[in-house]
Amino acid sequence: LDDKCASKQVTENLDDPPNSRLFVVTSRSIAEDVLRESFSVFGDIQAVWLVKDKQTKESKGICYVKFAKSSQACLAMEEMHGKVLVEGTKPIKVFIAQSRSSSRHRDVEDEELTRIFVMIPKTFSEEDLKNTFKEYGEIEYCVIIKNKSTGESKGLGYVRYYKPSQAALAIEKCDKTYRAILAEPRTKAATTEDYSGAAARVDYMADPSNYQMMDFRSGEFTRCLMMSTRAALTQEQIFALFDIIPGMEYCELQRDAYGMSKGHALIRYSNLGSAVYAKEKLNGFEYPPGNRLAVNFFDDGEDRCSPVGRMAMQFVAAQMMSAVWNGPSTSQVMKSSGFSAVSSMSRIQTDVNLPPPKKLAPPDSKTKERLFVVFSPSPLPPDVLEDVFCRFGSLIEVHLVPGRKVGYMKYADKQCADEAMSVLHGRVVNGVKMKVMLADPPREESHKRLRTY
DNA sequence: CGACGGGACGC
DNA sequence: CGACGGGACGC
Repeated sequence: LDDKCASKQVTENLDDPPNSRLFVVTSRSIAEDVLRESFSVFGDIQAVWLVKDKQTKESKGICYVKFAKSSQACLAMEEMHGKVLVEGTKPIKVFIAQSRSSSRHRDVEDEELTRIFVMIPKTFSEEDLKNTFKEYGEIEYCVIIKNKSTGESKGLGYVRYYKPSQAALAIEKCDKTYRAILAEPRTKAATTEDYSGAAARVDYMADPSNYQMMDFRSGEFTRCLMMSTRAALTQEQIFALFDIIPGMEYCELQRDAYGMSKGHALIRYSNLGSAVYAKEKLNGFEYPPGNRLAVNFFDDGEDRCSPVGRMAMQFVAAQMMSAVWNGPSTSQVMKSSGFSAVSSMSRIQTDVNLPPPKKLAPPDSKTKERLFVVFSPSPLPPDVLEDVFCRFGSLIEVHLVPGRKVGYMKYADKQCADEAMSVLHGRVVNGVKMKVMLADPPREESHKRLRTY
């Protein structure tokens, strides 16, 4: 071989086998070894290439990860999309890389990766087809191409899976006589689907076998979820989608300073079970079709769960999976499991863009600042207030004055309190307008000892 | 005779 | 928004 041939082979290997290379968008601060490490559990990595600026050698936040098999790359994509690799950095985006010969820069969509085209005996029914290919993953539908007039099979069929990794696995592992390949996407115009149909489609993900693969490696379960999307979704669409699971109490698209969507939304449920369930149901869900949502637990510093608690949660979530879609028994299961998913529907609706919740300061913290809050027309419940006022950090306690429409918020840090005041003063939460002011120093009613607030 | 190899969706 | 380097077999 001459050198031209050798280099050409290297280039060709990037797409051999097809769809075995990932295109990863990361924060610029993420190092190559961090990426290699986090992707290595999904298969045999043949190469990792972090794209750097030619002059500065700084990462451009783009990385390519080459796997030996397409199924490995697809699985890594499905599992890693939307994950936060280093605390404080943006969730990563993961796609199958465009083949190097392709000039397209459009993302490769799941639509193009989940349907296979196979050759089958003419005697095969669609049921036979399904039974043959279900061992590689849950099938959305099968169709056999038939003669339009006689109705006889042409010996060709399509199998649509829910996940790219399943289609890739089928192509890799099924009998070669089926000649399985990825199907070319249907010609356009046929793909329109009413987004409101999403609710009806969610239940197809109620697959216990998927559930077994629940992710125990990456972090704890929390009531808070982070959803990442590439498509421009509205607040209303996201709200409607996550509201399918009972117990949603907060849902907001994250916006930047210019009010543009950053492709992320924070969702919080009133209980861990609902959040676990929502993550299982909606992570990887295509909404709109072709746009894969990434849903992950968001570590907001609250509601951490011990390993023992996780096992309990798995059990509970499994119960909910079977229960939620099966009607009347639902609420009973939730009650008997100790979760009040349905009862606590205290969503927070407000005209202010709230940061995510933060951990409370320890109860014995020294109070450095108090806020005085006046409610109109009536005070908000303490749990709602805690949720709202904790988001600026160091909140120690919410104190409502019984019988009055006022309360005090104790903070362990002055700056946090000031931030809360500046953001929340004059704002409306759940229809209640709030005046937020610095509290007057407490009255010295006793000379025996100093008040501890 | 019957191996080989081929291959596309009612918008 | 976020798309493609560096290195060099063996005659």
